[in-house]
Amino acid sequence: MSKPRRVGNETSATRARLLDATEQVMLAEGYAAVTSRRVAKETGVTPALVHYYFSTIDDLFLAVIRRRGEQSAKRQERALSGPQPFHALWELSKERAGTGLLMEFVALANHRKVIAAEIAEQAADSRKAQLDTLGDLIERTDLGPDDLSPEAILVLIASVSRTIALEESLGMDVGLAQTTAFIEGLLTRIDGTDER
Amino acid sequence: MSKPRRVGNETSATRARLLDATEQVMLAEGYAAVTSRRVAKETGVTPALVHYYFSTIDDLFLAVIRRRGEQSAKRQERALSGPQPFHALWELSKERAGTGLLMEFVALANHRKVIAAEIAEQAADSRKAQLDTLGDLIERTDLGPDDLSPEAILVLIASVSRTIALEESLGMDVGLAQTTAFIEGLLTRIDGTDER
DNA sequence: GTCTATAGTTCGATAGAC
DNA sequence: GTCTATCGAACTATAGAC
Repeated sequence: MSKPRRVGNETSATRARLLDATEQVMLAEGYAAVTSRRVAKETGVTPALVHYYFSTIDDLFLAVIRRRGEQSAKRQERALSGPQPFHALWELSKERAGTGLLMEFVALANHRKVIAAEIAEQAADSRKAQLDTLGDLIERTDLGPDDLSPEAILVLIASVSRTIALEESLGMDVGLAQTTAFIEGLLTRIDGTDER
Repeated sequence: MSKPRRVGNETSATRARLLDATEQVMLAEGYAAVTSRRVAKETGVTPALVHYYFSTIDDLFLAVIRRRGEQSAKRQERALSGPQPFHALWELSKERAGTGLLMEFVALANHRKVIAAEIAEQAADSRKAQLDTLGDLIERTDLGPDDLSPEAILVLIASVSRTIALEESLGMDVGLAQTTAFIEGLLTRIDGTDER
């Protein structure tokens, strides 16, 4: 309704460098360290240029989230279409959680509604895609006496991958190897050891 | 080595009110909103008084974490000594994760070493206590064909409780009920339905 | 597309009065 | 124990020159 006049092009190389710098600062020092001055300094430009591409800091965060979401969706699509989709999803989930960016965005989402909405939409879309592609595969597998629905397995993969990333980053290790073994056992029962 | 002269007493009622206000602000607007001015305003005192009790903002955060850690340890001890320790631990874990404070501290820990150290120590102590009290109980239960060690079960409880809290706060719901059913099925096989 | 300059805020932390 | 007053620094966002 009242966005100022000029806004930088979406395909600009400088814009991409600003997003890179934002991710880097967020990883190293947390979202609170992301300021127009700081991002400008990392990129080698002036603060005013940051505001030229992103009117507000929230716009900058949203752009980072959207870019990563697109990349992540493509990678997941590739993972799910391979010969061992569950193992691939597990590796991808651990990697996604491992960067630490996810936790920063979650914390950000706690008090910025636009960001919470964007993250929730991405996460829901991602799980929907997993379910569409993998749901049948799970139902065809005998998982023993457990109440393990396809949905539950996907939630377990997401949960445990995040916990492992978190606890490892804190230097904890009690139970992580055993939990990994349990999850990978499940995955192998569904994917098979080396089918296809 | 160079901390200024005067520091407020640990038993002060005002000090406790400052900690309360800090938690409240952190929950409502995130850790970045915690400033000496803001906490002072919520408490009805001046910013200088905040610095009288806590020389730096990090000291303030640490005090909040320590206070909650002590409360949490006591509650866990009580939960683990009851008739259905696993169900009690599960409920406690969901509640701990549900407040959102945990995620704020985790994000804070990403770039403040003293805070990361405090959180890691608390989490490790907590899991150690769980393992000491509950380890034997799990080993005496037949959990079927799964590679479910005592450690893994505790990690699953921690993981899933956090995920449920997170995803519910984002408005997601795919798979949460099914995953809860799976976890509670495990707990019941260990605790029994209504023993003792 | 990128810059200089700047107005208007807000913050951490301290000194010192009461 | 609590306050007033303050220094120095950092931040967002905009206007406007180049």
